[in-house]
Amino acid sequence: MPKVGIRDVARLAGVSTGTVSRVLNDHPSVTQELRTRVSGIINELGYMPDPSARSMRSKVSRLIGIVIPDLTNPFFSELVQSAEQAAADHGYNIIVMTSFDHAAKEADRIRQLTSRKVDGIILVPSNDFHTLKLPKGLPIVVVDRLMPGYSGIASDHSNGVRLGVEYLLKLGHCRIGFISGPKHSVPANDRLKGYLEAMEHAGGAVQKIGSTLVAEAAFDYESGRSAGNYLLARARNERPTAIFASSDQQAIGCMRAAYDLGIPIPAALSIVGFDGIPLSSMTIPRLTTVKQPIQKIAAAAVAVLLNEQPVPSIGNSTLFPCELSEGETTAAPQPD
Amino acid sequence: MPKVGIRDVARLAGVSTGTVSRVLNDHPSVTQELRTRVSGIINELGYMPDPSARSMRSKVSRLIGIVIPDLTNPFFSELVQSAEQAAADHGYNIIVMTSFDHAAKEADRIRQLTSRKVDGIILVPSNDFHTLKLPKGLPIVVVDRLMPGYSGIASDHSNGVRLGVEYLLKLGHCRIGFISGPKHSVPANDRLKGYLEAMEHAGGAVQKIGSTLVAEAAFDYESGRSAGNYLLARARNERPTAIFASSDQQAIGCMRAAYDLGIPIPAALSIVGFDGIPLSSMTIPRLTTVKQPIQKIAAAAVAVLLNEQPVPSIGNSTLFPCELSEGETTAAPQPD
DNA sequence: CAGCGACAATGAACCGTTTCCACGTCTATT
DNA sequence: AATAGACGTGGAAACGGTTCATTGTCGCTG
Repeated sequence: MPKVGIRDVARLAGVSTGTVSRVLNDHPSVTQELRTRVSGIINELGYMPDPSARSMRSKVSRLIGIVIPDLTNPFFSELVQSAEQAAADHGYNIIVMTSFDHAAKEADRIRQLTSRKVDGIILVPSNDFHTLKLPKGLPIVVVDRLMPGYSGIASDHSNGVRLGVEYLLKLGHCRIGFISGPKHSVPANDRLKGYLEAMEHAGGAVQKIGSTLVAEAAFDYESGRSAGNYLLARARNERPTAIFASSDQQAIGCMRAAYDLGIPIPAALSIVGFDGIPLSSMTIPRLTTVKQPIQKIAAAAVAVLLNEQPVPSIGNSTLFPCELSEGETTAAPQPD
Repeated sequence: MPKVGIRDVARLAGVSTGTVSRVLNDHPSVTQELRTRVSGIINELGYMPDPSARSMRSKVSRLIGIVIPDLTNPFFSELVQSAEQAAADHGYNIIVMTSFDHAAKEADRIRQLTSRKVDGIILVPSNDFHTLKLPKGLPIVVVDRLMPGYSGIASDHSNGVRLGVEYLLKLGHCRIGFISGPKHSVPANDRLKGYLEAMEHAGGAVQKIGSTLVAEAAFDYESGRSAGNYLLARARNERPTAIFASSDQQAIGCMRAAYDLGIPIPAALSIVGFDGIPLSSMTIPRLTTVKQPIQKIAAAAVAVLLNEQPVPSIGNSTLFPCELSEGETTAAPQPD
């Protein structure tokens, strides 16, 4: 099976290779008639241009790199999947890489992608991104974990949390605990900010206790569990009647903690999570959570890289609103 | 910033481009002395060979495609992540694609990868793979869902299930229900086979009821739930005292069903899942499950594509053993 | 000591596109 | 009618590596 090249197409169509190339790239300066004739031959021969040759000359690889801390995290896997879809719609493909939240590995991956001549990178930075120097000259869009000094795309974490906390307030809760993310994580701090603002805004009795009910934890299940244990290990009339967790995994860990302590959900404790991962609708009972618009974020990131949307200016990032998804882990508080 | 090319390196090192190329590719016929000198210059200049140019001439892209039905499925996302790691160890990168279990999309993705000149493809076929023609001349390794007629790599589903069922038998269960996967799915049938064999092997009273306690379902959570409802909706002395589910998601759905019916786990019902996804250790109570060696599978698949391992001969696939992971959803049955 | 093979290194051809420039034709302008 | 510009196409250079045939050097052998 001799592989067919652009010259074969040109010969059979009786045109020059340049013309075939122009047809291939939808260059406007080709007669309609020629265009159809050439495309005909192309289909007939099943000709597919060699991407290496193409990219070597044109400096365009139609490849997008995406670097995330952990593909096992459902939030990121959904992000990757959505990005893949969006990219495919434009004839682009995705190279995935996992940094395992390890700065050195992350830098290495970015270097690899750079040398691969990808057309752009979607980056969810590791938590210690401070050491990270992004290469110039290559479009990079930072997603989810915004880096100060760089612009990016994320959901509006702080307002999202406020949404959830206000929901709890409206149900009548006063002692609302908060499981925060890692101290140095940007989105974690945004979420904490949302909580503190909502509590402050509520004023009165609520306000005073706000800051005493915050537990810091990693975003994972196990950390959520111990944070939950910490928050719930006090006298009944002092412990929170509701807990807002900064991630769904934390929330689920916290549910586990409550279960182990014999605290019924939602009768004696309301729980709200954050993220809206598929898992959140599979728990028993179903988790109330604040949902991030992952698909929108992914699509926007791809659009930016393909120059369909302007790159958000430095320090001026694009934020998408979150949405409250009511489950079965929330109810009005019991009287003390 | 003028980009440095191989000629620059050659000039500065006082050698020909051919020599630099051979240094780059660890070709043996270069003096040790020259090799070190050239590598020195390479590092000094920060030279990185252009992969397009490279692959155009050499026909090697150092790219591996991986096509899976759904990246949101934790089993597959872990598979991809493991494959990425294994590939990176060899200087290869991964292009991910999602088929959404849609045969046409799948064929299209494979075509895309072929035209991208990837060095190999890791494929988890969609469920209706019968219409699928794999391109010749491109190494493809089929993973997890083996295709009759093609060889591949997977875990030993049937023996894995047997492991779980035998565990239940040893606990004293007789009426063991089974939630099967989709009828046309190869691994689903392998798992069913494992169940039937284990039941048959148990003999006696157990044997007779075996086949009456099988419910067919998709692999997802919701299907597991309705299958659970179906199996449990009978008189107490007729309903199963244990259920083996063909996926963890099914198992969790089934837990939900039991919960809704007021059947305590594991007191009145033992449940065992299959897959060993991270989620399985987060349920309340923790799910007992049969764990697939995902990392081994991924590493083996990559090794095959890189010609480090022989391609398993047609019809003679490589199977990795599974492992039982004891959780809290299993116990001895209550007397009727 | 001549001849030969093995080995290192060179230099140019080559991979398959895109892109640039030149050329001929056709229309619009003066 | 002559000239300018616009337009469509052909032809060849260019992209940045790898590979292959070739040349030049050794060390060995007969």
